[in-house]
Amino acid sequence: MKVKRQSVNFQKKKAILDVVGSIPSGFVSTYGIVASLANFSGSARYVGWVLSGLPQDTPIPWHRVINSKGEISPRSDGGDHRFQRDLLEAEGIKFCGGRVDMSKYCWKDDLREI
DNA sequence: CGAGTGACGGACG
DNA sequence: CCGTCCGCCACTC
Repeated sequence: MKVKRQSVNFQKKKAILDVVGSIPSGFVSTYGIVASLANFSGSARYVGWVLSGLPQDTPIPWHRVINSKGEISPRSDGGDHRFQRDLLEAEGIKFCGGRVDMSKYCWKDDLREI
C-alpha cells in the first residue's frame, strides 16, 4: 500500500480541501468554482485529481463537488457515484434526471455570474 | 526536465 | 443533446 507523501503538495491539496470543506450543507459546487476559490482557477482537473485521492472516510464533503453539468462525475474508481447522490439527497438536494438543480444549489453561483 | 495523466471546462460541429 | 478537440494546471514516473 502506497502512502501518499503529504509534503508541500499537501498544502496545495489542503487549499482545495479547505474550499470543499467550506461548502455549506445543502449546496453543491463545481470543480471550476472550487478551483477558483482555492486560487487554482483553470485547474478544475486538479480538483478532481485531489478528490480522487481522498478516502471514503475523509471528513471532506467531496460529495458536494460536482461538474459544471450539475451531475456527478463518473469516476473510474467504481460505481460509487450512486453513493454520492445519496449523500446529496440526504442534505436536501434534489436530483432531476440524475442531475442537480444548479440554479438553486450551486454554491457561489454568483462567482460565475452565469 | 520531459511525457503522461486526471472525478474538468468550454468551444465547435 | 452528444461526440470531439483543445486548454488549463498540478502531480507522478
